[in-house]
Order: sequence, then structure tokens, then C-alpha cells
Amino acid sequence: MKRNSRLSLALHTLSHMAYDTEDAQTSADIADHAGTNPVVVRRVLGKLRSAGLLLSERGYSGGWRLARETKHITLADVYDALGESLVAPRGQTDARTCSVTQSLESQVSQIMKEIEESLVE
Amino acid sequence: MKRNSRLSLALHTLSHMAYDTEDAQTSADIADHAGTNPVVVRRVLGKLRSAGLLLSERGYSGGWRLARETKHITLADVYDALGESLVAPRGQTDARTCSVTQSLESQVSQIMKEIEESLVE
DNA sequence: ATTTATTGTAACAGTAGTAGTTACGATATT
DNA sequence: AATATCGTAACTACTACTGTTACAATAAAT
Repeated sequence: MKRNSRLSLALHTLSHMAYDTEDAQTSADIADHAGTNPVVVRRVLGKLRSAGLLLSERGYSGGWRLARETKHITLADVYDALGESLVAPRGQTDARTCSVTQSLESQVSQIMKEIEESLVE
Repeated sequence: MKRNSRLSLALHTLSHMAYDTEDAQTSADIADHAGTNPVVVRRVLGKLRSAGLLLSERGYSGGWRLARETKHITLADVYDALGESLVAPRGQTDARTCSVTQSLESQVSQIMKEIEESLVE
């Protein structure tokens, strides 16, 4: 794994969860499947939890599960949850970002909402 | 300027060029407008030239100009020209990338093609 | 109560991409 | 010959990212 594979990790995890909505997945299992580290998984999924897409439970039989059906999770949701930005370096999108950038970002966001089937796939 | 502002730089430059298709723009001028360095500009625009979106001329009154009207340059063209990748770290998209990633990338690419007005704006 | 399994998070190291910069050759106009 | 410009290599500094270890907090199992 190298750079910016968070979106990839998030989408993979959501895909797998869609097939097994019953059991909670531990970050260790997810990390194994994704070929990465549990802490990395917790970091990424933590953002999805903050956005209300996932739930996590601590303790003995804890783990991660979907907060809602994947049918109702759009690519835009995930994208936004991760705070990704196609154009501007994250953090520079604070105040006087130019019109071109802004219009583009808003368009990207709208477009994202049109792809819902990518997670059902 | 920090990270991954290439797409931003490319789009801005194309926008400005759309207003003045007559004169060739020097990398120094473009860099001034964008608040960056001529070499950085040449690096980024060089990729657009390789993709056939721009033309450059060396020598005395040289500079950069559009290879075609911006009406016929899509966001997808620019995105592809820069070799950007939303999901996978660039370079990892070589062989056995998983189906989820591939289907997503292809969808993103298709979706991009639907936004042509963003450059005309 | 103790053990065990799990998340949450901080801290740190190594890696790698990026922007910025300088330098200089190649090229074209004046 | 002088000037202006691109093309590109080389280098530095910065920063984001992943991977990793460590440990506190929590919850179930025994």
C-alpha cells in the first residue's frame, strides 16, 4: 500500500460488509483481507463512522458493521466522509478559493451522487 | 501551493487560455497568474501537450496555446492527461487490480466525460 | 474478578510524491 | 550576436501517507 488508498480500502470494506451484514467485522479481519494493518483500518473506517456510515463496538465481540444498507450509501457519501478533494490540496479549501475550483468541486460532488450502483455492484 | 494542485493549475490555465486564444502564453506569465514557478507550469502543461490538448513553441516568441477549442476539451481529457487516479495510488494500477477498483475507475472516467461545460464556464 | 478480545488514539519511522528552485542546453526570433 | 523561450535534469524541503508499536478504555466470557 502506498498513497491515498483510503477510498479504495473504504469501498472494499463496504463491499464485503454488504455480503455479511450480520456479523461485526473486526479491524484485524478487515486488515487481513485488505492486506494492511488493523490500525490503518480503524483510521479509515473511523471517518466513515464519524459520517454515520458505519458503527463500531468496543470490547470482546466488538467490531464494525453497517449503519445502513449499502443501497443507501452513495459514493459521494464515502468520498465526502474521507474528506477527499480532487482539485485542491486538503486544507487549502478554506477561504478565498477561486471560482473555477469551487464550481468544479461542487460539480464533482453532484456527479458522485449519481453513482450509487457502484457499491451494490 | 502544496500537493496535487496540478489539476487545479491545468484547469485554471485552460480557462485563461480560452479567453485569449490568439496570443501564446509564456510559462512565466502563467506562473505569475497561478502564483507558482515557470518550471512547474512547464511540467504540468507538458503532460497536456503530450495528450494533444496544448501546443508549445520554443524560441523567441514562443509559448503555449490551445491545440483545440476548450469546447472540445473535457474534464476527462485533462484528468487522464495528468494521469490522476481517484482510487489507486498511481502505478499500482498495472496488473491484478481488483474488480471493485477497476469498475470504479471506469465509472469515474465515464462520468468525467459528462462534464464538458466545466471548462467553458 | 480475571482473562480475553476489541476499539480508540497517540507517537514515531520510513517512504514517496510534490512544489519549488537553479542551471543549462536547444531553439527561434530580433 | 543577443534575446526570449521551452525542455529537462538535478537537487532540496516539505508534507502526506502507511505501517507499526504501545497502551488505555471497554465489553464479553470464564
